[in-house]
Amino acid sequence: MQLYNTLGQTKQEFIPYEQGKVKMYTCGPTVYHYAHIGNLRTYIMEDILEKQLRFLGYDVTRAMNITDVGHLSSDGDTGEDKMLSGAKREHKTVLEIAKFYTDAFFDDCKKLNIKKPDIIEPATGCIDSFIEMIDELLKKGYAYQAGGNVYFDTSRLESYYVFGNQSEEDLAVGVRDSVEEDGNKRNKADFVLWFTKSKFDDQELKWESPWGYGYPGWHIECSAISIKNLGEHLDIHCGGIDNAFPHHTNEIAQSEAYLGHPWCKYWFHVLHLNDARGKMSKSKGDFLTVSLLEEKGYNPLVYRMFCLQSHYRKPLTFSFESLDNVAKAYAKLVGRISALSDSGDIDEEKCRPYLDAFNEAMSNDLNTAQAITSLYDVLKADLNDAEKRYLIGEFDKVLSLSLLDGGNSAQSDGGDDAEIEELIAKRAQARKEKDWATADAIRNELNARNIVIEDTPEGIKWRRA
RNA sequence: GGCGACAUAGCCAAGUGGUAAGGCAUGGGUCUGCAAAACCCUGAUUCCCCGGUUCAAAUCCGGGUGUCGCCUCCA
Repeated sequence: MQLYNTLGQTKQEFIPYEQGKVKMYTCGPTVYHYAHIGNLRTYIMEDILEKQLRFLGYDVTRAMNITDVGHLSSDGDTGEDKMLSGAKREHKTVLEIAKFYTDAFFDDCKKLNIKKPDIIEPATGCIDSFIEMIDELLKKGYAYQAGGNVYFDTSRLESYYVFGNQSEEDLAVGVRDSVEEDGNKRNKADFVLWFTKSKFDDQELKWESPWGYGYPGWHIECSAISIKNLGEHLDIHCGGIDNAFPHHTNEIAQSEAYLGHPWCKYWFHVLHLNDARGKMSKSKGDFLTVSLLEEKGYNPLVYRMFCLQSHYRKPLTFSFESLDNVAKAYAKLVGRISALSDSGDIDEEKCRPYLDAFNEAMSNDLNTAQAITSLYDVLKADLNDAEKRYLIGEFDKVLSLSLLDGGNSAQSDGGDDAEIEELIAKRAQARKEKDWATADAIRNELNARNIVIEDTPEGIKWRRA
């Protein structure tokens, strides 16, 4: 399988450290608010990556952190912890907020058919691991204490800017207005491993450490949780592109300094979802969530398909026009598939070229748009219904669009079957009497309840939209 | 200012040197009391621009332009 690796910025053949096994790590959500659909794009594409690896027969172990502490909104003296500001906003404790939004996150994932990672670790449960790692970094001389905090010393590294050709001179500290330079740092690129001096009024969560009562920096959590759960050699590390620098750069710095050898071979970054104003972002105030899409009448899987029609390394612009396009395409696709019967014997030889085409697309750096085309090719192919269902079922192990069970679309059931049948019978009677007004009124009512009526030569059929 | 990604029809998008996939929309048709659904037909002399290499370029090279992201809050 070919995968684009941000480390090296090329497509590379994926070869795991241990044959047949894949250790995969995902930067999880900061649970201070709902995830917006841009956040979820990344998780959808990571889910596709995991499922494709499993489809190819790899034994995948995937871990993800839940950031429930220490995620600063700013590096300067202003700003506050995101968790804390979320808690203040809703008059709850930090841990209540974390619990609520963690549940909400996995709820959204479920609706989008995103599989839960095998291992999920909240940062607050791993403080000992962070302390152990920081302690080791201090002993090895990769970290120093200053102004009450512990910092990582980036000047000790041979190369720090691993994802590109930046240099420290080019680093513009304080590009954003709210960021001020931290005078305790020896080098511009240094970053905090442990805070003992809270810059914030009431930092709620603090722990004892050899350096004083405090809390961990943001970057240490991913390194420690990954190493603790997946060992010293990681195969794939995933995240949104905005995390490449500095978050992932810092992870590499501290992990390799700690381990004394190379750590993660492949870095998988998903590009952003934009809207007309640019990157979708929580700090802009309003943002789209899965629940909001549902309220507007969209099946969440339509959004999943929206993401799959594009490539993960391309910026994707969201608009309701595009989403409507996909909603129609999805409804048609699911409709065509549910019309397939179960009849026929499956000839695997005949099916193989279609499976190969799908695999070829997916193995080419997850070409999901091409994979969806292979779905349409199956529907048009000279195969019997059982073979088509079989192939679509195989594809859907990766795509996860619930193609064989009608898209899970029973959002509103429109009333019980007997009542619907009765209305349809009334309409049929009216049609027989050429009372078109009554017939159309009944049809309109049923349509409004998401019941679709089809007048076919074989009689009247109906289904829930 | 530095670093990086992207640019193909109304929209989404494939394509990695051999003469522009697929989907949605549009228009036309079959069907229908009219619809809906379904099915059939229908689109780019051209791939952001300008040069170059080549028998051959959307694809390679050079130079521009535009959009987006990152540069210590973000997926």
